[in-house]
Amino acid sequence: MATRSTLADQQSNDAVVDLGVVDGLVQLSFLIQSLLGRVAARHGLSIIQLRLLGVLRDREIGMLGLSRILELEKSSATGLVDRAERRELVRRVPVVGNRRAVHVALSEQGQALARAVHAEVATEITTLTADLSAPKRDQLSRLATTLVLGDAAARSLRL
Amino acid sequence: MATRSTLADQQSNDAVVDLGVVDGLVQLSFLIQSLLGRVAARHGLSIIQLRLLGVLRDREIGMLGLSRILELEKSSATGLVDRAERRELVRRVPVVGNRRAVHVALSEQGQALARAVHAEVATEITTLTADLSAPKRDQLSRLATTLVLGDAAARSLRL
DNA sequence: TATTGTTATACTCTATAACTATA
DNA sequence: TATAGTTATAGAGTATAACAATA
Repeated sequence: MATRSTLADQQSNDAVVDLGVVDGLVQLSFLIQSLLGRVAARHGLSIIQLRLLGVLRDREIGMLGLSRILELEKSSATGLVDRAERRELVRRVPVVGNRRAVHVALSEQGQALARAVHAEVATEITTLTADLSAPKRDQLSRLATTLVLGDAAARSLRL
Repeated sequence: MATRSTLADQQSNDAVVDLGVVDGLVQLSFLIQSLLGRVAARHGLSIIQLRLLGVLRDREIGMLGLSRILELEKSSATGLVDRAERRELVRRVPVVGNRRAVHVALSEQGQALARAVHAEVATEITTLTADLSAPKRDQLSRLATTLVLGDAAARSLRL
């Protein structure tokens, strides 16, 4: 896991120790989640509510689709949306032509909050990565993208 | 945030689109958390219980230290340890010379589970990153390490 | 019959406030 | 008084199972 550090492959990264890709990614994920948790808490939100706002930012979707994206049981999605609706962040809207389906959409308030939260997350992550050189930040961005898209592809094929 | 993709700075990464460092890191963190959640669920654990095992893997620690590391209120740590102790994964051990303090330590069973879980996580992340070339995997590892250690340093200074 | 969603129930996880006991 | 930890309470989040309504 951990890479033996040689001058040849070092390519100048300041880190003297290398956590390895396993612990590195795990710890990085907790770091980002902690950051998201802090931003969410500022607005009285949990991470899952933050995520709900993020998912609904660019689409309107049914309960079943929501539970698939958030990897929740549909009954959990019901409760999640109930609480968000109680706070007037989202609305259940009827679907024309299918009377048993509902779509969940952001309210005006929810849209504003989603925008604010996204901006704050962007600021914090920018700060977090501020010490990286531009090429390294781009490397990181591309590597993260590769993993995320690769996993999405693998998961669609297998399931 | 998103990087304009030019032939010059492309450095050959297969990703045609780049999520940008903000969305890339956020989505990557959810991907890793989802992976951790699947591994945890296999053993009837939650992510926080998984984390508890991970934290106690190489140290024995008091409730207050635990709550700082896990970013929980101390009362939340009490409940967490209560439930883990009920499942015989950890033990509260008295601290000699300080009768109001307790340390939390893994039981034999907890140690075995922590090892098993860590191995499974390693396997899954290895699979996840299997398509990366060795140099790219090393880049990723070093970049993750840089962010994690940098944040730890920044946070110790500020708090 | 299958699909979409909700309800009932029970448990985990979490925070706040108040408490005990020791330092 | 300050520190280490627990208890009481309330609410969010989650899963399982059973249900209702529509397709």
